[in-house]
Amino acid sequence: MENGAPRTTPGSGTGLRERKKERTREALIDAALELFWRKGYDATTIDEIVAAVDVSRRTFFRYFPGKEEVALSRANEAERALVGAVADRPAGEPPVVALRRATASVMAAITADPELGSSEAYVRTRRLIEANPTLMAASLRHALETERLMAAEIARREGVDPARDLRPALTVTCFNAVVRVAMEVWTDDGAVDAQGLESLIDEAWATMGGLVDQGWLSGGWEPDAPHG
Amino acid sequence: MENGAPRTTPGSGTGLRERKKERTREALIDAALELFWRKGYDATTIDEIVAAVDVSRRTFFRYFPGKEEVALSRANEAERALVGAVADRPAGEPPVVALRRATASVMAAITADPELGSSEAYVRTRRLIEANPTLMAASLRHALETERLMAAEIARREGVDPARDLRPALTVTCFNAVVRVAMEVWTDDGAVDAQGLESLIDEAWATMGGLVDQGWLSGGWEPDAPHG
DNA sequence: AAACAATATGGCACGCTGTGCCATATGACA
DNA sequence: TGTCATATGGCACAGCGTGCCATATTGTTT
Repeated sequence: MENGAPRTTPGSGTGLRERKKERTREALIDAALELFWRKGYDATTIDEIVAAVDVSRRTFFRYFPGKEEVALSRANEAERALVGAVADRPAGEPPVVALRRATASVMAAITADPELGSSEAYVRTRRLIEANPTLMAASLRHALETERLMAAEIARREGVDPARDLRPALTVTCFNAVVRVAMEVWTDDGAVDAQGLESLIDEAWATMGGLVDQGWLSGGWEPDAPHG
Repeated sequence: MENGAPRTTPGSGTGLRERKKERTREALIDAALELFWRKGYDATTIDEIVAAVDVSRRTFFRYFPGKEEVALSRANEAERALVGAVADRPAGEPPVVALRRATASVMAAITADPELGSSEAYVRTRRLIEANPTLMAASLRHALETERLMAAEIARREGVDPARDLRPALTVTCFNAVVRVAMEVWTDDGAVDAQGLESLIDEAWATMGGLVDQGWLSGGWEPDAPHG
């Protein structure tokens, strides 16, 4: 037995340990979101969360690096799923098409799956994030990280070097910008359902198309008076 | 004397109080940045900052709402100046032109003015922000707030209702996205000087123009299989 | 100049977050 | 059952941010 590696398969197994961990993790998220929705994010302490799940405070920090992460865990799962969904799109599909279809499929999955936060839970979490500057900041940071992963994925699909070619990053960042604008309007309008958000994304994208047609990009962009 | 208002003019005066406050504020920023650059953001405590300026810890929190804000104060000033610069552009100028020229003018001002953080200080602060997840998150949140102000300013210039028309928000958010991509490349390349950043912004914008010409936006975006 | 009002500062106590450390409990496996 | 790996609990501690009140400093009035 000169093998120093652990004898138990560390990941992915269906052992009792793994299942238990998954359950406590979900319980922590559920309890935290419930408290956040009821009392507000700032008014909720970690002690209250762990008391609801009957877990020590120290254990909480073994599952989540901080209070923000438990609030954003659902949204982060969705973002990771989005990157995976783009990777699963057929190879020939142009970047924006793959992004749009992947977004639609992930949103449909969220709406359908009651497990990973139903449509209603998604909306409430969205409101929670936008109501708290701290959560908003963390959310934007995660979105930026996802943008990088997504740009790398687009670069891989298109067979270009992401370090030299700006196009993947520009495509992803602008696509996200449009989605974000649509989301703002969506939540301001009451965030009725996912269908409404889809329509708003399409509307926003169409509006940008109209802007481009009117010379939005090139108009007046010639090298006239380069330095104010 | 039934007047309940304060007898001293509260704001903008050149009184001793105002000058003193401004001096301590600047001293706090300088001391904080110096420590952040030397020891790193997380490793420096607020106690060290206030010790360098010989001010109580409690006073620090009367000048800045938190540790992040003192690190981002310079960047925030630049962003507010950018909104002002757009407002100062001639009325007839199209949105993107006004944004581009205003950006150039603010960057020139930063490079020239040794007071509000010279070009070198700007680069070092930029690196500091990008090295710290917390600062990055707060910076993105401030950028989002500035985006809203900027969109309102563009809407005012164009005479449209910002609540109903998506175009101002889309224009601003995409412009910022392009600038951000250029900035990433800039800092990764060593962030030599402001001139280099200007070229990168132009290059990024030109790249986006090329993408649009190749049907980046409309290509494949017709209503085919709308929901995955 | 002197008294007074307005405000800035200092100091203290307190709660909350996040982390290192070690003892203990629990599941995994031969 | 015995042994190992790992998950958990329970401290202690440092840092951040805030409320509160006493004190000091500045500006105004008489």
